[in-house]
Amino acid sequence: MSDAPKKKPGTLARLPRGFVDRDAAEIAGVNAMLDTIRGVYELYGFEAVETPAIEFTDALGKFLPDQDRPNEGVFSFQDDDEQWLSLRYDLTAPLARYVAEHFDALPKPYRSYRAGYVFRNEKPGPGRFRQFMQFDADTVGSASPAADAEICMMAADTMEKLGIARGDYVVRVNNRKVLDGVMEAIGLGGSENAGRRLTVLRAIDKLDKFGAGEVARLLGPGRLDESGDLTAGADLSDEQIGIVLTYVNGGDPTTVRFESRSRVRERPLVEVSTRIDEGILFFDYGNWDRVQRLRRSLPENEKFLQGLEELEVIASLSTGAGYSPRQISIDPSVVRGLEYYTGPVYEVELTFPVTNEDGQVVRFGSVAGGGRYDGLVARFRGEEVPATGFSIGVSRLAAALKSLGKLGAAKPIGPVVVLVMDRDQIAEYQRMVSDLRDAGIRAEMYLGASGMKAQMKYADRRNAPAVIIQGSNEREAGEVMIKDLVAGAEAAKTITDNAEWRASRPAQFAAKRGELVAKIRELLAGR
RNA sequence: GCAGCCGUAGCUCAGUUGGUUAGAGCGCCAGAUUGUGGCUCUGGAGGUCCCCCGUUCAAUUCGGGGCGGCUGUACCA
Repeated sequence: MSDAPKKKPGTLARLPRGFVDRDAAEIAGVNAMLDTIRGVYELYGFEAVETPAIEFTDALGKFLPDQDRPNEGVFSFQDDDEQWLSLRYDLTAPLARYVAEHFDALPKPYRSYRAGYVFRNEKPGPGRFRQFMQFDADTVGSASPAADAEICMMAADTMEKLGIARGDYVVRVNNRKVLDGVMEAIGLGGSENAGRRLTVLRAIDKLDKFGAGEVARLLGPGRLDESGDLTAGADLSDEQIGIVLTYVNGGDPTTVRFESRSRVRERPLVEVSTRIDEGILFFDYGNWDRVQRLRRSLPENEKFLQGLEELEVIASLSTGAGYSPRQISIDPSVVRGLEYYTGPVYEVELTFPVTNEDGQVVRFGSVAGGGRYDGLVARFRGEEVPATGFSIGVSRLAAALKSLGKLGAAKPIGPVVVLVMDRDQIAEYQRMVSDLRDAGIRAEMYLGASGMKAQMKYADRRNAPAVIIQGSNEREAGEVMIKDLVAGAEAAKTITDNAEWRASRPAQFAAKRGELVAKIRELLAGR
């Protein structure tokens, strides 16, 4: 005997966490955004390229050390020949594979861009998903800092083309060689110190979040978080901490301030000026001055100076091209991607405050970033191939644009809906739909057997600009009734009385059947 | 990964000191209105009270475990 029938089917309609569906409005908004970005990149001479979502795991370089299993953060599976395949987790590693595979056929330097979904198998959070879109641009085959400068300028142009005002974003630039020089200066050079170096870099990276005081703890004994957990520190001496903090402060030991940088940044950036604030003298330098200042802080360190030379090139090129330090800013506290970057690194940060649903003021922070990775292609070819590139987090940026009102959150205009008044006339209704479609007008016949009221509600919900009504009265007169839903909604706002509402027929008019297309076109043109 | 909070209708949430039939608002469907979107009124549909185990005569309620969500922290190619 079977059990009583279950009320619900066994399969739950649900999505794994970290994945989202996208509706028509969001797709339209993001597509417009992608078009804008693409336009800027094309203008800079970058060309499109696309690679698949799946690669051999070893091509992505993500096997766990000393194991034959892929990194757990990567979605991986075995092909029927038992080779490991993975979903790409960024667009850079696949590009390196592409360039290595087609090296001889590509022009050098090779400028390319592409957009696509990437996948990360890790805990999602607000604004963090397991599938999300990136938009990358890379220049392969040029070791010149000019290539890095070009990408920084392109990043700035992109933000402004997307409607983000100057001053609401900043492209912050640093150089891994400079950071490496600082590590050497505090005695953390050499491979035996790789672990502590990482701790120090991570601490510097937290400057944004915690401020210099907490960073000092992370550089020293460690830091207690809210729950009382201790985050282990780098165990540096006070002297070493002083060197690091002086460095991230731009090389000026007299204005080291142990406070949250988000507060500091609220002060307007002024080019080469001084000001007195809370009794302390502040300097802010143009990019070139910042580099000179830094240069004096560790004058003996070769790697440090070499990195600064590259930053100086970027500073003078961007200044020469008319970009101010408000747009492209040399900033010694930028760390970024701890693994494969070898030279200039940069990130785009949004600086305007946003009030979230809970009424809290938050910042979007970094929405794009990148840097030079001269070693990535070498994994495939043996020889080093210089490359630099950067990546926009499309979903994050889209959320930011939405809060600025720069991303069309409006529901897309729906099709003209032809109501079905008499079931035996659907051939004629279908004919009207075809006429409209032939004229390039989105249109559909109502599908279903509901009453007229339900059909109107449907049209309303579809955001239809108009409905077409033909009952027996209109048919006998050889006419159709065209109702302008947008104008009708407008007119209805003044009607409060039910009888009046029912009696009135706002914003609708009769037209000869033969003039249907022309009248609809006219109506739509008025939008 | 670690810590804290949370899980009742499509949504936002009440409620049950463990006891017949678990509620509201919004939303949805229908009618009032031969063929007109809103408002109003009336009616209707919709729930394994997250899952499993335990305690109990009895668990949506108490305990344990799991799963899921949120927040902080860690990590982030």
